[in-house]
Formats: sequence, structure tokens, C-alpha cells
Amino acid sequence: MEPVPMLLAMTYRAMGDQFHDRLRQIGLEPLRPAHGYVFRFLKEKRATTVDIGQHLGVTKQAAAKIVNELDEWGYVLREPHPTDKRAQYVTLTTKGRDYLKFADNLWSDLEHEMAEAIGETTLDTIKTGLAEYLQHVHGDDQPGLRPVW
Amino acid sequence: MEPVPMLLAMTYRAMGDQFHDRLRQIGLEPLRPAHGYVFRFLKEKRATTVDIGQHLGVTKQAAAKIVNELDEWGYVLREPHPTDKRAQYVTLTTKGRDYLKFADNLWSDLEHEMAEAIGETTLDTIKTGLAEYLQHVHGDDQPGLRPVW
DNA sequence: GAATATGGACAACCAGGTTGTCTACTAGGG
DNA sequence: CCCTAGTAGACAACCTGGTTGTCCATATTC
Repeated sequence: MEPVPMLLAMTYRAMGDQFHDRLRQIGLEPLRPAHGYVFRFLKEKRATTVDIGQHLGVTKQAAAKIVNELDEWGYVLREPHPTDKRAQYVTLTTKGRDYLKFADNLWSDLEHEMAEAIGETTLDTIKTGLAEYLQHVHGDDQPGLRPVW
Repeated sequence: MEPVPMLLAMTYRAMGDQFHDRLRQIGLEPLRPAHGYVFRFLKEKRATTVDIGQHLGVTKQAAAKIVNELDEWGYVLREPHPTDKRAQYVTLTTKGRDYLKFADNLWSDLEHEMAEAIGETTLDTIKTGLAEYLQHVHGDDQPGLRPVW
């Protein structure tokens, strides 16, 4: 059996490829994974560019580039931070929320298909198992999201 | 619960980071993941640069760069292909095999610790579950190994 | 109020891929 | 047997998506 990291990488890529293909098939502009993760992050909490970089596991400069793109494309906008005059909150526009909603449906389809392929309980074990491992390794401060290659 | 791909990416990165840290801690030069995957691939079968690229999920040119590095560092060498005068087999040197052996031990340590953290049966379910999913999605032609970010 | 730390912008750089092209060789029909 | 189409590998140009380094303005701490 392949070592665990290889299985993780291959599965990650397999799912990502499918996601990407279907998105294009439907005609929706396929953003990069990072963009999607930013959307998901922003839905949960108000965040600055620095926060985003930390969440993704990249430098703030790299995060700034991503935010700039999303801004240009109309998915997010910046608004002044209420108390800190240096900082800006990045927030989702309606377009951004719509994209996220669509992508979420697609992901849920894919996950459902995975459940059909390997069984619901197996999938559930995988999810909770990985989550538990992450909790065990990193405690509450999450590791970077980006899988360094 | 986080969506599956995020869990995969985070776990992949978490394990990779630990691997990298320990390797450095011990004083061994930490190669990139790609190099390790090449070693593991070459242990299994004789392969050309093109084969390697396919296995990694990158172009042959990218694979050639990696092979060049490994050659310069003394981990692999090229030998003429017995029947095809264009091609070359890339093979592990002793240094390469030693590195692989060492890395394999380290991986097995990490996997063992994972088993302790989440339970052996859970880990087993994860491995077979992911393998089954990959089989279901891709049949026998493997997806690229590189997790596209 | 001085020293230190932080968010964000800008610039230079770099690593690790890609595409494109070329040559030598291989393989598969007419 | 030759002609055509395909392939391994080398080389070069380029691109993307990150990095480091620096700066300014503002916050925080003592």
C-alpha cells in the first residue's frame, strides 16, 4: 500500500481535477484553489489580508496578490477596519457569495459520489480521523492550508 | 466539518512539515517531496525521465530538471536503454537507496505515531478508503502525484 | 513619549513549473 | 524497403505564484 502522504496527495489532486473539470464544463470561470479557500474563510469570519495569508499558509504579500485578483474580478471588496486605521477587512461581494454557493454544491456532489464509492461510514471515518490527527498534531492553531510541493 | 479536500491538504502538509523538520533535525539534507517520490518509483521499476514525469504528474521537461538535480547530487545515474538508443534508464545509486531507506523509516515512524493518535483501525480505514476511491475514479491509470495548488 | 511591533504597499527576485523547438531514433504501414 | 508519424531527450524562453526586503503609517507597551 502506498504511504499515507501519497494517498493524500493523489486523492487531493483527483478531487481537485474533477472539481475543476466540472466547473469548466458548466462554463464557470475556474478560480484557483486558493481563491476558493479564501471565500470559505471569509464566509466564516471577518479577516484582513494578513489573516488570510496565515490561513492559507503563505506570506502576507502572496495573500495580498490573491486578494488583489479577487478584488479586480469583483469577488471581494475592502472596507476600513473600525478600530485599526492601518488594517482593512476583506469581505465577499454578492458575486463572491454566489460563486461560493455554487462551488459548495459542486463539492458536496463530489463528496456524495465519494460516499457512494467507498461507503458513507468509511468516508465519515476518514474525515473524523484526519481531523483528529490534525488536532493531535497542531492543537488549535491550524497548519497552513497549502500543501507544499 | 471541513470539506474533504481541505482535510487532505492540511494533513498532507502537516505530515510533510514534520518529515521535513525531523530530517533537518537529524542533519540530513531535506530533498523536496518530488525527489522522494522519484526514489520510491525507481525502487519499484526501471524508468525513463518520461515515465517519471508521468508518474509525478508533470511534463517531461520538469521531470528532467529533477533528474538532473538528483544526478548532480549523486542519488541517481543514467544508463543506456538496452533496446532504444534514444532512451536512458534512470537508476538509484547506493546513496539514493540509502536515503530512501532512511526516509522510509522516518515515514513509518510518522505513520506509526498517526496510528497511535487516531487508532490503528481508523488509519487502516483511511488508507484503504482513499485507495478505493482512487481506484474508483481513475481505474488503473494513476492520477498525477503532485497536488496541484 | 520612546521603543517596538504590525498592516499594508511596492519592488526585486527566485523556484519550479510550462510551451515550443530541435535532433536522433523508433515503429508501423504501404 | 522506405516513408511517415511518433517519441526520448536536450535546450531555451517564458510565466506563475510564491519569497525576501524595505518602507510608511499606525498601534501597542512600558
